[in-house]
Amino acid sequence: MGTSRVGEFELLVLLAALRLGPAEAYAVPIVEDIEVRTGRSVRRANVYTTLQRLENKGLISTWMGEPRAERGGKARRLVTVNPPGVDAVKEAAAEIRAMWGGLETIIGDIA
Amino acid sequence: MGTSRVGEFELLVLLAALRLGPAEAYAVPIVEDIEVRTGRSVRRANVYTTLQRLENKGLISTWMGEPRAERGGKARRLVTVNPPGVDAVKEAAAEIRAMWGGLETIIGDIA
DNA sequence: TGATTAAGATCACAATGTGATCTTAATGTG
DNA sequence: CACATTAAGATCACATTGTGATCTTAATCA
Repeated sequence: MGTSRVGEFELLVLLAALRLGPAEAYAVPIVEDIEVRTGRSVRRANVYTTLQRLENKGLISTWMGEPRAERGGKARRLVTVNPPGVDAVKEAAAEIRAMWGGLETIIGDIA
Repeated sequence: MGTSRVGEFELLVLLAALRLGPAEAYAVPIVEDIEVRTGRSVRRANVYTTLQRLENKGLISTWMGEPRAERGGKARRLVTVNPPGVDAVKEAAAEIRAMWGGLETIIGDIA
């Protein structure tokens, strides 16, 4: 069995979770990270769906944090990326880089 | 109307078509390009399906080439990437780069 | 007690990915 | 000439992933 392949949005969620780290990665900041960086609009619901699917594949683990003494301070579902999840990210990166090779001159400034 | 968003495999097909150029881009070498670069195995049928979907979205145009005087020299369906297709590729690139920002230190060597 | 806030969850449907299977049109060969 | 071989195209069904609508829950505030 090779590494799991992840879809486009699944990859974005994995990357956001890695950046935020286990103490800060839960749906709300994941949404924000993706929105701010990519400029696209993301629904929380989509992140939950995706988190469930990633967890089913064993690429992440989640658990409920402690409730906080703030208005609306409901327990958060926190996320860590498991080693197979990191592998999937690395593989996606390798694929993307391989496919981009030599295209800069064809497409021009890809920024 | 923003730029069309493309899926993961759609992006690979667009990139292969750009690399090959209008004279050489048809299903067989597209399959080969993706296989060689990414190491994954690709069915021709999947490329046809994807080409149809990309054409429906106006991201590529296709037309039948001339038959060739070789064994099995059937006419090829040749592909060019239209300007909106190039835009979609650029946008995908920008998104990927934005999401990768700062992760090198977290993930380590992503090669 | 009711309002407000932050967060979690489910569902259905749309879009995309993938394998199985088949057809077509060209040349080669006994 | 009939059949084999080869390169290529095409369709279909089903699996996986993406997305919006809608709802619930648990906390504090007024």
